[in-house]
Amino acid sequence: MLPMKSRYALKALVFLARHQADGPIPVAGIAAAEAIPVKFLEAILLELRNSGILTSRRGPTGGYQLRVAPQTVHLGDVIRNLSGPMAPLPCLSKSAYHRCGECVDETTCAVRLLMADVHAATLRIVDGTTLAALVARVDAAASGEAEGQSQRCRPQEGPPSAKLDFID
Amino acid sequence: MLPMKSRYALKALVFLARHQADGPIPVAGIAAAEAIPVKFLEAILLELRNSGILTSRRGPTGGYQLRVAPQTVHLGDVIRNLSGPMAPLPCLSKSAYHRCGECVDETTCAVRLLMADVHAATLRIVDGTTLAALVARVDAAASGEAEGQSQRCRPQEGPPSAKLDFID
DNA sequence: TAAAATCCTACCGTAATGGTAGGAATTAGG
DNA sequence: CCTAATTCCTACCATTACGGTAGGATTTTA
Ligand code: FES
Ligand code: FES
Repeated sequence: MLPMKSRYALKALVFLARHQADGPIPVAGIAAAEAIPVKFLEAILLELRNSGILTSRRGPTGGYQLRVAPQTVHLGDVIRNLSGPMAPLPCLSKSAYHRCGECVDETTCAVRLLMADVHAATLRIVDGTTLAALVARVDAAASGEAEGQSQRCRPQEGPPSAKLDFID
Repeated sequence: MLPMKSRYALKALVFLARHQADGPIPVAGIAAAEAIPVKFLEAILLELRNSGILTSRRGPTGGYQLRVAPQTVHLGDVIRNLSGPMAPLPCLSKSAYHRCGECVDETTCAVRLLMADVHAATLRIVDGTTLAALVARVDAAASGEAEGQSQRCRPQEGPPSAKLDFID
């Protein structure tokens, strides 16, 4: 499960990307628009600022603003900054690697072989998607409500396995 | 993070797939071979049996055994049975779906649009891989230690993004 | 009948999650 | 210079999930 912290952050960032022109936006405004607990969002945006993605200004007319262009914000970095590494195994994280005590040989570990693929696929998506791209996809989804499969959502047809559509 | 429960389960299943011919194998044997806490593994194998993947026999000469062919065991089902649905968002799980209270419109939710891709990619891997295939990959990794990229591990080259190799 | 195994229930310490409370520091406008 | 709006910072807290452990009941073979 993607933690609330990251979900709220993504929503806030999309919102900020949309209102880039409107100058700094106060936490309360974003929280109201996106139905996020104010004090919690406050803490989140602060972290986002400390990690360099946002700028802030205090006092009246203050608020938060994107520091960099949405095209340069990789969503994976956002998630990582707030919720830590997302590797499904300690031995698969580059930033927080540590050995799996129980595994004798890392190169022939079945669990690792399987999850390495999962992790790679995840990274390709979250790090390959920028904030700008995400905003674009939301727009596409909002307008093209009736069309078939927009953009990259196509299942990428592998061997058709009957059950795959009915579980999780 | 993939829970220990699932990691242990996968290891045990690979072990059992290897020793299919040797008749029922006691928990203690697997636990020793794979460095898994005995009582914990006991509970895991019991669950695996109750979900139909394993057979058990009690008393001396008893133990656990695969009930079905390794080719028919989808790894995704194993993980789900032990650790619940793996959808990164409640609104993405088919088996345990429930609305994300805070999100107004599900079809234009940015978080959902992003994570749907992640989830789909994950499912394609874990449900597309059988126990037999995993055993085969372990064997391949064990023998072909020096060769380049065995089987499906290839990065599937998308747009080369310099940083992707240095994080998580 | 003794030993080896599965089966079952209950418990338990630790850490992460998803917040809340309260206030200090900064800044704009009057 | 005063007030109100805002960010900033620290501390706390309730609930849950995780990773097991303990102890024994039941079944089966030899
Ligand atoms: S799970 Fe990390 S090495 Fe086996
Ligand atoms: S995250 Fe589920 S609908 Fe927005």
